[in-house]
Amino acid sequence: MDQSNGMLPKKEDRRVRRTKKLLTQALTRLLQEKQISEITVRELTDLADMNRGTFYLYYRDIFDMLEKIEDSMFEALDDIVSLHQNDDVSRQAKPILLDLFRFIEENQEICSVLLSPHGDMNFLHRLNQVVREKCLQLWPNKEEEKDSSFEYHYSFVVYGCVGVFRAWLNGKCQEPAEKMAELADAMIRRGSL
Amino acid sequence: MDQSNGMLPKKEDRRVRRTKKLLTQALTRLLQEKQISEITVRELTDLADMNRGTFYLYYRDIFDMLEKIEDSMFEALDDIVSLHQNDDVSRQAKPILLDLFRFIEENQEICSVLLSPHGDMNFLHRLNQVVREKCLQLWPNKEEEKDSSFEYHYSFVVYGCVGVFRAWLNGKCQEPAEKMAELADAMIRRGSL
DNA sequence: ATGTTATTGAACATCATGTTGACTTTATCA
DNA sequence: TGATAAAGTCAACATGATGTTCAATAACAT
Repeated sequence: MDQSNGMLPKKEDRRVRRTKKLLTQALTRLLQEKQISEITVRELTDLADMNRGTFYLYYRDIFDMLEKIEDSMFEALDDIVSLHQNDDVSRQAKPILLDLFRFIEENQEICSVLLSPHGDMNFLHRLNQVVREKCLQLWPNKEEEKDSSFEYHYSFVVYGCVGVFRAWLNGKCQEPAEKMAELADAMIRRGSL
Repeated sequence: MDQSNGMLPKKEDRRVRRTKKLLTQALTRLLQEKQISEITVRELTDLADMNRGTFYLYYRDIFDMLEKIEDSMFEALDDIVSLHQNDDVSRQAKPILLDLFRFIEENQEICSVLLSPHGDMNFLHRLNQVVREKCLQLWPNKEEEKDSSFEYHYSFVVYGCVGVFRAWLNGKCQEPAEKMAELADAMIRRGSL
């Protein structure tokens, strides 16, 4: 999960990295306390201890900034998904789930904020779409299962897992990622009762 | 799902009902297009065709307004949950699920918006808490199941159902509520694979 | 050391906000 | 129906955030 906006061939200036990092830290901290819409550019740059104008060198507004942060999250998530391209998820979902739980653990602060009450619904929907596309890639053959209930099944699983992520983050990721992956896999496969 | 802010003994003035209804319609419509934070009081009252000052007679700001709308949603949800107090959800979840799907169908616009990319994470969390309390009431005895995985199970189910709600609303609630309740019940009970 | 680039600080017009007061319209209830 | 209370309108105001600018300074890369 790098903070850069794209895959620039040349690495960014050290000052730019510093600026974006400070802004991201400040935003993460503010989002723990209030809605994104209540956050002003002024208080963000004050907290990051920099000039207000500097913010506008990189972001159009605070929503644009959050979106760019989410972009870098999805780049990292895409990498994880790519590693498990050949997994037969319908038999074994644990491996990819384990990597996901580990990723979340490594990025607790920002993940916690994105899924918090002050978080972003759009993030959930982008997540849902990513999984949807992956599922369609993995099971392009099963024509008989392509009834409408397909949409409901993956939505149920994706959002269900998000719920588990939330609960896990809420408890500061106490349980080991391995145990969580096993639990999630069991609920997907055998239900929750 | 009434629009009143509380349990006022006296019914509100007709003008007040009209004003709040117009504002709610305008907000619902605007939330289909943009984030709540991008909505100004001016454009809201312009769309509702009323004076800007009138808004401030009832709401502190637009977030306050959304919160009050959500409050009335939860009142309606509480009523539904109360009707199923004696249900043994672990055996039969269909009845309460059916009522929930019907409620969503009857309030498509606002539900669709609340769960959309422009929706509200806080709404999900309030929903999660409501279900959590109900679950704790219903199974106060099963001590052996009160390990940490309890938190994960109901979170999985609640968020999973939200995902199904989302998908259903996305397709304009084509499938009958009965079928959806059955499907959701099956996924909760027997998993999604 | 030098040229380049990022950051600063100040200034600016613009717009949304939240509140006020006098005025008009509408609802309620006797 | 008509009196009275309440809701809504309109205009105005101070305040503060916004987004942009420009010259000056600081930090960087080589």
